[in-house]
Amino acid sequence: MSSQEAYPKPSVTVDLVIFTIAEDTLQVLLIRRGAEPFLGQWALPGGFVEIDESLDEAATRELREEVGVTQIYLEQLYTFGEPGRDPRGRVISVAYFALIDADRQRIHAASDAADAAWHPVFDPQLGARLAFDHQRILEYAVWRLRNKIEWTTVGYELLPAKFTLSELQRVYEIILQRPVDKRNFRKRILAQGLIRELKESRSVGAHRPARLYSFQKREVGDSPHQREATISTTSPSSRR
Amino acid sequence: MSSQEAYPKPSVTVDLVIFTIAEDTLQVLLIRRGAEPFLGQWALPGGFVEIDESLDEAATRELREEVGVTQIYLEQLYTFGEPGRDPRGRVISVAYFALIDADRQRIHAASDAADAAWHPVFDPQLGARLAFDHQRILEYAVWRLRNKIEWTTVGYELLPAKFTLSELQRVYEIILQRPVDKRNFRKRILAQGLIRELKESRSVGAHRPARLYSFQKREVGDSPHQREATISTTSPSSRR
DNA sequence: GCACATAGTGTACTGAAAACACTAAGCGGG
DNA sequence: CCCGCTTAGTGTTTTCAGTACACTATGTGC
Repeated sequence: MSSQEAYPKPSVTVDLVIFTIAEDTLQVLLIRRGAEPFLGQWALPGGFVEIDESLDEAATRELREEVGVTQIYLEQLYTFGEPGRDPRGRVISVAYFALIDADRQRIHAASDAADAAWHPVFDPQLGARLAFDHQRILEYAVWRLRNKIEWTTVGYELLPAKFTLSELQRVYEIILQRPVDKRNFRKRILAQGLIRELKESRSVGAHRPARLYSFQKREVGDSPHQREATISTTSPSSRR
Repeated sequence: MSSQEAYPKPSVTVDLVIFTIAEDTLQVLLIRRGAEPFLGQWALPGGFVEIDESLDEAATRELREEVGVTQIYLEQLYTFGEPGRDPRGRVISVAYFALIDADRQRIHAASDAADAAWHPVFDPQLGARLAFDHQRILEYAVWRLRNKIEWTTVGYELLPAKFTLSELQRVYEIILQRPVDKRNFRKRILAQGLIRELKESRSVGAHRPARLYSFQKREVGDSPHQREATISTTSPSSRR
């Protein structure tokens, strides 16, 4: 029962599925592999969990090192541990998913991630270009995002601090991949009472300017579901 | 990037939160610790992940070894990896939760689990008697079970093959810890069309006998949610 | 000042969930 | 054998949330 036995131990990594919305689509951050296996293919950013850091800390660190962002929405997704998923040996990977708003999505081209780039998630070719079992991880992350946007407030995490209702509606349409009724959408969002109408407007082109809103993480209801979406590093203890 | 570096690796275990319903309460299977740390306290069953088995396989194996059951509902819950959670060293634990129906809940008192016993989950004293961070894991499992019973069919996993609607209702009441309206409950359950009315009845005492029903895992709707609950070992790939 | 493109607004219908109370059936005891 | 006890079983009304659906408002650029 000792934790320092001599038998071979698996390695433990965190892999990050980092989403953003850009160019009117959902995009995921990928890093081109510069070594075998899967040389030249695209992979989710990730790395080993250090011996003295928690899983959340490892994910946060990778996020900082590879993308240069902090303080964004981050949530543990699932742990993948099939013996054959990494040809180099036994690697168990704790997958996280993160959301970056449009303001912070400039990739800082950090140290070990020079070849990082955003890729449209709904590109049907994308899956085949991914290394390891990363297609499966990505698919699961998309599934989770689609579910969560319906009963939590994660949608706001993809927008800057000030946004219009049309922009918010577009986030929902992009993620759900279906049109959303404008009037019903506005009614529902405003009924939640989670956004504040600002005094400013924003003009984009030769059109009527749109009112700006800001999101406030107000503690509403007693559902752990909703609280879950309003904290930046989600873990079971903080969900209650 | 090699998986066989020389730096110290964490150990990886699976811990199982195994629920059943007995004596009109939700119960969890615990094992009394026979060694330090936490000697004499109660812990979730679990064990190391072998180098050549998947996480699901490890959980299934522990279930077989420690409880003697196979083919029951099993789902990955969350991965806990705080550096200080096991005083013996760095241990990352992938928690699973499992449901055992009333028929199969006899514990087979297997090899390394002679001191296993069911404990009522809602006993307010229980948390303090648990080893490691198992209280937190248990709380999260209860939270997940409560959510899932509302929008999936996991409730049936806690009942034998043949059951009455009153028994099913009682399962909901025990897990949700609140009374459920009989007429609305029956209407809702029957409207789902997932259970078959049998020709048999069952008499318990000096009362009117109740009609027996059986659950059929019919593929309904296109929601991955619902499918999720009908397969015995849940993993992201099978959820789609 | 008018054409254009996006912003913004209300009502009627539909379906699901919730509240709510009585009758039916079998058994056991007197 | 019948009466009392206990659990099984059944419908209707109300309420609320979600959905369908089309026109007016406003600022810019030509």
